Amino acid sequence: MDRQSIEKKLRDAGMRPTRQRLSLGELLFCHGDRHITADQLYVEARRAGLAVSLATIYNTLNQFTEAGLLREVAVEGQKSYFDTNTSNHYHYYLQDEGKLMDIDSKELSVSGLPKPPDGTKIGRIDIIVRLDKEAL
Amino acid sequence: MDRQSIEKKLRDAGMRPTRQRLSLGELLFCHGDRHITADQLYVEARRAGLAVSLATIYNTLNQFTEAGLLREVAVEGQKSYFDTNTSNHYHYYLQDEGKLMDIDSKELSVSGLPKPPDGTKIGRIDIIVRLDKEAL
DNA sequence: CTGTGTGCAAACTCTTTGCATAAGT
DNA sequence: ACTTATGCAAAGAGTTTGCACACAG
Repeated sequence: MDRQSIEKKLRDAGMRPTRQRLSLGELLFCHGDRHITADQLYVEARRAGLAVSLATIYNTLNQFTEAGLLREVAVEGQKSYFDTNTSNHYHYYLQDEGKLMDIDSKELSVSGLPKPPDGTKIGRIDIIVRLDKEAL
Repeated sequence: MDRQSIEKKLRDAGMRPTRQRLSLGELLFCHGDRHITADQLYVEARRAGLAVSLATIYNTLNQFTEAGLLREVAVEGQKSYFDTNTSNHYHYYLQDEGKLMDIDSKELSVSGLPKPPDGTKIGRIDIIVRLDKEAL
């Protein structure tokens, strides 16, 4: 994914391709699937020489999420992770390191799900497999 | 579950059965399975005439969770839910109302889960089925 | 030019902590 | 008495918002 495609991505989503959005998009979408917090992205952006404020990081991540370019994953209390893989998939969460990873399996499925209550429909199913360090 | 059993529950967990812990325990454990935030419990406690501070609510919920009397569920960004049902089960989350519910099904299961990465073992599997209001 | 986006700081929400007082054993 | 809990207020993390300035179309 190059800068061109990102510009198109943004336009398609109705966002103006500003300097910051292009650069953040590049960091997010040009390095495979990523799971990142606002804070991590902020550090990474500054390190890459991009003059961007934390507020803009948040605004941008939220806009990307609304536009369906990102998916937000809640793992615990405070911080949110943003996942660049928006397709249907599930996660491992390494509790000791606070690291989120995709579960690499197409076979994983849920069975026996009852019909949702009246007047509601299933929006999304989130699965988080919490991993602990194994005692050796 | 009566006040007696709660006192025992607390002692067994190595906690002194103080006024606040007993009363909060009563609110939590004497009304079936509950999914409640610290804030909600605070309001409920004050309404019930219990003089308790929000800090104590948090301390108590965290202690109960550590002792295995409660289970913490992360659904989105900021607030944490505490679930009085500590057995293995999954949740519906009504996004519009911010309401968490147990999924009433023993048949629900996950299949095709790959072996976790080396050096780790599965601690817990959280499943949240997010429900939207159905368009009629 | 016109309107949207950005930076900064301040506000806000949820949660934790420090310290003096109160309560449990 | 001795020790642990509690209340309060203040601090802390993560996130959002308001407003003036800057940039894209």
